[in-house]
Formats: sequence, C-alpha cells, structure tokens
Amino acid sequence: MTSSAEPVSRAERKKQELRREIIDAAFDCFAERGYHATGIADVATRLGIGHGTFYRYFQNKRDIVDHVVDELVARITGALTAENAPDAVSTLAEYREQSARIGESLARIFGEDPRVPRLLLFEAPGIDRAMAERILDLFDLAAAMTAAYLSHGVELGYLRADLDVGNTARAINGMILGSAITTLRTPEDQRALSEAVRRVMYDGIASS
Amino acid sequence: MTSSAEPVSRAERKKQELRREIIDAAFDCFAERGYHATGIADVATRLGIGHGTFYRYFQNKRDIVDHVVDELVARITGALTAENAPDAVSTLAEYREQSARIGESLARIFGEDPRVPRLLLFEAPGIDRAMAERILDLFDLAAAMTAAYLSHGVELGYLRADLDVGNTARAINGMILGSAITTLRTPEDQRALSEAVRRVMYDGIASS
DNA sequence: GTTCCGGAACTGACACGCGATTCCGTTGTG
DNA sequence: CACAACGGAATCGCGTGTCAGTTCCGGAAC
Repeated sequence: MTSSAEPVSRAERKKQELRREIIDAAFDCFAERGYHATGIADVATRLGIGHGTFYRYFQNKRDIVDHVVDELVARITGALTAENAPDAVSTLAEYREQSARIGESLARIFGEDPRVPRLLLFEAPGIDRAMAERILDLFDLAAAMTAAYLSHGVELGYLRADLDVGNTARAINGMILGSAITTLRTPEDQRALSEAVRRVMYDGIASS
Repeated sequence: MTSSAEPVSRAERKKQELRREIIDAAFDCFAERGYHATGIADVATRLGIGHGTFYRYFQNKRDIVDHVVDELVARITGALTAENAPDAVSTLAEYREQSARIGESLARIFGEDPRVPRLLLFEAPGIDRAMAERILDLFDLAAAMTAAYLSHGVELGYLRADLDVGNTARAINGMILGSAITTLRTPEDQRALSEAVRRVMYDGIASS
C-alpha cells in the first residue's frame, strides 16, 4: 500500500500531519453540529489555526467531506475484509462464528464511536446528490460482499439451495443497518441485538 | 375525524387549500433539490405565488418541514394500523399472510413514490438535531409496533418462546428499512426482496 | 343591479446577517 | 535574505424574513 515512491522531506511530514488533523477536526465538527451548521471557521478554530490556512490544504468545504467519508469508508471496509475471506469457512458452524466475528467488528466501529454512523447515515446523505449516491454505493458494495458470503455457503451446501442470494444479502444488511442506527440512541445492548440478528438468520422466528 | 366544530366560511376553504398546496410544493422541492438547497422562493415560484405569501402561512423555513414530515408520518402510520391489529391473527399462517400484507402496504408507499423514503431517510435526518430525533422516534415507534406483533405471536405459541421480542423487532424493521432504501435505486424488484425478507424471518437461511 | 367601502390577502423590493472564499501583510524557516 | 506558510480582515453572493404599497373580495348602501 504505502510502498510507492516516497519523496517525503522532513517538513513535508508536518504538512501531511496537519492535513490529517484537519480531516479529523472536520469529522468532529460535522458529526457534532452537522455539515451545514459547521463553518470552515469552526474547523479551523478547533485546531487553533486561521481559517485561511484551511484553503491551503483543501479546495473548499465540499471537498473535505469527501475526504472525511473516504476515511470512514476505508475504516469499515478494512474491518470487513481483514481475516474474513468468504472461502475461509466450510461449515455452518464456522460460518456462524465468522458472522459473529464480523458483527462484532462492525459493532465495535459503530458502538465505540456513534459519530461514525451519525455522519455516515444521518449527515452525509443530505449533503448532496453526489454524496447520497456515494452512500448508496456503499450499501451496494456491502450487499455484494454479503452476497459473496451467501453464495459460498450455498455452493458448499450449508445454506439453503434456493436462497435468493442477492435479496437475502440486502435483507441481512438491512438488519445490520438497523443495528447501526440503534447505536445512535442506545450504544449499550449491542450484544443482545447482534445475537437477535443471528438468531433470525439461522433459526427464523417461528416456533419449532 | 373531521366531525368537530366547523366554522369554515367560504373563503376559509381557500386558505386551507393553499396551505396544503404549499406543503405539497415544499415536499416536492425538498425531495428533489434537498432541504438546504431549496429556498422559500423556489417553493413559492412553483406555486406561482410571491414568496412573501409563504410567511402568511408558515412561521419560517424550518416550520414547514415539520408539517411535510407530519404528513408523511401520518401516511405511513395510517397504512400500518389500517386493518392490521396484532390480535387479528392466531396462527403462523395467518401471521405470515398479515406480514405479507403489511409489507405490501409499505412497499406501495415507498415504491410508488421514492421521494418519500428519500425525504424521510436521506434528507430529514441531516436538517437538525430535533429532526433527527423525530426520525429516531419514528424508528422506535415502528419497533414498538413490530414488537407488539411478535409478543402476540409468542403468547399464542406460534412464535419461538425464547424470542428476544424487542431486539428481534429491531432486526426485522432493519430489513424493512433496507428495503425502503433499496427502492431509491431499484423501485422494481420490490416483490422479490419482500419475499426474501419473509423467508429469512420464517425459514432462516440455513439448509434443512 | 350598480357603486362603494373596509379589511384581508398578496406581492416583491429591500434590509440584513451569515458564511465561503480571497488576498495580502506578517511571521517563521532554511 | 529569500521564500513559503500563515492568519484574519475584507470581499462577495445568497437566502431569509420584513414591510409598505397594491389588489382582491364580500357585503352594505343606494
């Protein structure tokens, strides 16, 4: 990843550092007060820099949210792909374990810092058509990943052969989405909710 | 409903009519261009009235979104409560039918006019803390309704006795939420998605 | 039936205020 | 000392909300 040409001088480091700090500060502000309610001045003040300096690092206000969202998306997709290849499992029990592991990863990201789901789900979509599309893209990506897991399971035979892979993936992701939103109010009983999701997935709701 | 004292004069009718037209026009604008991107002038122009007139009917810009959302919420809760009392069913088969019926109602509201989910899920939460809370309240309300259905099923024995009613309700609503969001891009295969949701609920995903 | 009157409703030019972006004098650095 | 980075005052455009003038309407007087 970071192995390409690195002409990083001494002070060049400082610049990149400030750049990241600005992104972080912007994230803080956007998540707390909302995108439209925060001004460039707010972001700058939080860092103790002049707001003119901001424009030495980013084109404009709209420019920076993209970078903020970039980071969040990277964080999430990173957590999802780490050590969780679809073909790493071959039985229902293993699959169940893996889904629990993935659910835990997501719960950690969303639960530890509710600002993440707030920004991604509540703030971002209302900024722009373009940003709304980005969020929808993210959903589609997530659906594709989930679908890959399901397909693998169907092939190996531990999931229903007649599973509508694509739509079931959306349904499952919907439950995860619902969980993420729930953390906005009650970051506590994440565990129980996550368990309930898995019970629905594996056992359904009907009595035996 | 509309049986209370009605001192409605002739011209009074006109006022109420215009009032509603303004709400509808505002809905159109907010859903198309987004809340922050639309000005009062846009709403007024769409109706061919001066934007000053707007202020004779509503306090300010923030005021009217509340009314717009009111109407949407009323439309949804109306569709959900109509002929669908939790205690109207007593077997799993009936319950399954009822959930299909409810799903169809929601699919109709969301699918027929994607502007409804767009405004409610993508625009509204980013307007305001207060509005975000309203949307969360709506989720909570929906969860409570779903939980009531589940509780009834547990009591009559056609749903799992050890069902975590509250959290399972959230999970199910999450799937519905996911469906609503899906309509933003593909208003078509609503049927298949809805079916997939029900399969997950009743049969789970594992192979028998 | 016609005219006139009073008040309600409507209008759009205007006065703000606010925040994004720019610009240039200042400050720090090699 | 030259050069780059910084800061914040100044600029600029935009959208909200106001208000004084105008139009509209129903009903009373003739």
